[in-house]
Parts: sequence; C-alpha cells; structure tokens
Amino acid sequence: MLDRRFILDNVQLVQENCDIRGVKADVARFAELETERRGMQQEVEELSRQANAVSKSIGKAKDDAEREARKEEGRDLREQKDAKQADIDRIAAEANAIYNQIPNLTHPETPRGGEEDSRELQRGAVEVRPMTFPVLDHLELGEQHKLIDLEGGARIAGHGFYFLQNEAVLLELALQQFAIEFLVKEGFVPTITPDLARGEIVQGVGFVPRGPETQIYSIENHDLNLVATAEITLGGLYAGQVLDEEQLPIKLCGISHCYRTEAGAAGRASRGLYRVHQFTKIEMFAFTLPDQSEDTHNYFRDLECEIFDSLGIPYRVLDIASGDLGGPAYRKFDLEAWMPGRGSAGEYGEVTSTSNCTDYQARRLDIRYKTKGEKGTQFVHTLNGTAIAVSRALIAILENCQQADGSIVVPEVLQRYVGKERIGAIVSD
RNA sequence: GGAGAGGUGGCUGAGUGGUCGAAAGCACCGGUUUGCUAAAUCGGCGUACGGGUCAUUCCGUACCGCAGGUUCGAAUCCUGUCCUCUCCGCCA
Repeated sequence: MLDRRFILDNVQLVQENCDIRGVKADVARFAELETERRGMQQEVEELSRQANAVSKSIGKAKDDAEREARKEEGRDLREQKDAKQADIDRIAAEANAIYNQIPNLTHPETPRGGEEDSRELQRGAVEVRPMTFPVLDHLELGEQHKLIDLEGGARIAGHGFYFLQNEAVLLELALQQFAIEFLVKEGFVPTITPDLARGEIVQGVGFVPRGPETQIYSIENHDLNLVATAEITLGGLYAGQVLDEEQLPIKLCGISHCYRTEAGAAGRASRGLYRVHQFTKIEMFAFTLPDQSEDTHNYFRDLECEIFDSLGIPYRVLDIASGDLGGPAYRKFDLEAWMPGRGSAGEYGEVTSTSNCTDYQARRLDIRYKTKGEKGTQFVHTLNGTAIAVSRALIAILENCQQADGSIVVPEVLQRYVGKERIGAIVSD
C-alpha cells in the first residue's frame, strides 16, 4: 500500500509501475477521485465545525425559544454534513477499489517483464550430480521406501493431501530442527504461530481471504482462515502497534502448517508433493527500519543459500521479474532447487522465496515505530523468506540423494536428527 | 459452552449527556534552587488527517477497544462485535 499523497504527487510514476507489474489500475482516475474527496472532506469538516459551535452555544441560550431555534440550526447542519459525507463515501469506495490494486513500487534492479524474464543471480555451492542410473522421482522413491502415501491422503481429505511415514517423518522433523537451530544462532526468535488467523490480518498481509480466486481456506461461520504461510501470523503479530526504534530490527522464525486451496492450479503439471494443500514451513520474518530492509533482504537470501548448501542440494537463485511479483513485494528472490525426477530429465523447482515488502504491509497492518526525541511515527519495513518448506525440500532431498541401489543418503547435517545415514537400499524380489 | 465484571492517554486511574482531548499520580522532557548515586519547585508532555505561516507557531476535524444507533450535543445512554478477568461446565 503506497502513501496516498505520494500517488497524487507521482501519478505517472505510479502508473508506469503498475504497467511493468502487469497490473491494470487507472491511477489518473484514482488521483481525480482522491483530489475530489479531499476537497469535500474539508467542506464536511467546516460543517462539523459550525454544528459543534451551535451545540456549544445551546447551553448558554437565554430562553426556550432560542434553544429550539439553535437545535433546529444544529439539526440542519448535521443533515447537510451527513449528505455530503454520503457523497464522500461513494467516491471513496470507487477510489479505494483502484487503490487496493496498486502494487508496491519496484526495485530498480528488478528485471522488467514476465516470468521468463526473471534473472539468474547465482548458483549454489553444490553442482548438479550426474546420475548414471535410472532416476526415480520422489513419488517412486516415496512409494518404495514407504515414505509418502498420496492415495491415503486422497481417501481421507482429497487430492493434494498425503500421509508421511517412516523416514519421511524423521526428515520432516529433522528439517524443522535443523532450520530452527540454524536461525536461532542467527538471532531469530523461534516462534510457533497459530495456524488460523482473522480475515483482517490475512488481508493486511496482502492475501485475499474469501472469493472465487482465493488461495485461502476459511472456516464457515467464523472470521477465521487457515494460514497459507506463517508470514500471515508473524506479520500480524505487531498489527496496530508502535514499536521503539531500538527494538528494530526484529527477526522472527516461525513454524506453521500452510494451507492452500491452489485454486486455478488444477491441470498444472505437478506430481506428488510439489503442489499440495498442506505442508509445514519454517518462515523467516523481519520488521526493520526503512534503511535496513535492503540489507536484510540480501541477508535472508544468503541464509536460504546457506541452508540449501548445507543440505547439499544444487540450486539457482532468481531475481524475480516485475510482472511476476505479488502486490506487496518490492523485490523478490527465489531459490529453485534441482529436482532430478522432475520433468523428463530433471528441472529446477521453487523451494524458497524471500520478499522485501518495504512499508506496504506495514501500512495495511498499521505497524509503526517512533524515534527517540523526534515527534511522530513512521512505518516499519517488513520482509519474509522461506527457510524450509518441508514438502518441497523433501522432494529435493529424496531425488538428489538417491543412489544407484535405490537407497537415499541422508544429508549429513540432518543425520543427527534422523538417526541414520541412509534410507535403506530397495530390496528387489 | 453458561453466568458475571471490565476495556479511558507510556503506565496507574478519575470521569454516567454539554467549556472533556479528557482530573490526579507515576514515568518522561525543560527551567530554577539546594547540591553532587538524590530531593524540592515551576512549566511542558497523545495520535492521525486537512489547512494557513511553510521558521521555534497557529487553526480546523477526528479519535476514550471496534462498528452502528439515539441526541442540537456522547468517553458518558442503546445495539452489535472483539478482547481481558473471575466463577461454573467441558476437555488434551
């Protein structure tokens, strides 16, 4: 959410920004409505002032006749005010409809264009391992080792749900332990968040809680939604609050389940665990001062790289193109891990994503900070980043660590949590 | 889930229809004084939006959990809602 004043003063710039983001929003129309609204607002305030003056004078009226006359005058003024206010409300509704579509500004280095224009920034420390044996995908591996049961998931909850069993469970827990320990060492506050959140919070973070296109499950008869990411709950933690400058930056890492309807994703090629309705995610989140957010964003990206380097997974880092950014993001980096079993000969698949949302979410959630000595408050900057999305990390591990004999070598950093070095060889019959 | 009580400025806490944006105390900031790990005293001390001077200022509007309603006028009355506390019930 951009500052309204800023939009009025920079109509062309904001319109250009909408264009490179592929967002259809009539910024000029918004400016027109907003300017009109401001003018009318002043008229309303003037009517209020007069009405207030009349009310105050009634106590000093000499007699009943004068009192009645003043009351009438007051009634009249308030009526005028209400009528004008109704006009304002109509205009504001139209203006807000446009306003809510206007995305955050875009980092100057963000590549302009659509999905295919995202720029590769770097590769991971581990190179893709050539596989000289028939490569299995994570589903085949999962089936043979009794790790993943999609049919069972479908039976009890439908397509896109799954059971994890045996070493998959140990790996899931290991990944959580590993990520949390890693982030705690980096000064993040480990946080287990609610898996449900109010509509207001969901919206403030930038998700649309209800409607045909929504990615969010909502609870019938309650203003509650299953979170699609801990970003929602972590971001909402300080909604409506004013923080002290010295508190910042605040770095949190959250564990939550993530629930996604994946509406509109039907038919998109995605086997197995890649696109599911529920998974566990360790999420990084930061509230920072405005001049700290860019460094923090790079820091988040570096942490994600470090995590996947430690796991021994090959990946590439993308600077996501303008047309592929969500509304709140000013800049976004994705890590795409190499998944040997994906597609016909292996493909990269997204495993993490980190966004700098600058003050966009903070405005919607009303999270500000105050500076010692100075008057007034300013909006904080917010950032989020995936440490580990377990289901996708699992795909990358199973597929990259598979051996010629069908066994899966557990990444070294996870061995102490899993309790073994290898998920056994497949016994052929 | 049932019954009660309550949500006021950074904190404590007055205020049940009209000079209340809100007493008082604490905390904080500035001055004075005595002095020297402190006390006394005086003054100041919310936020947002809009407007004028665009400089240290001034004016207006709004805000007493949130949203509505009654009224010329609401922190104060009414309705809904959220939250907190206490008791009961239930339960991992």
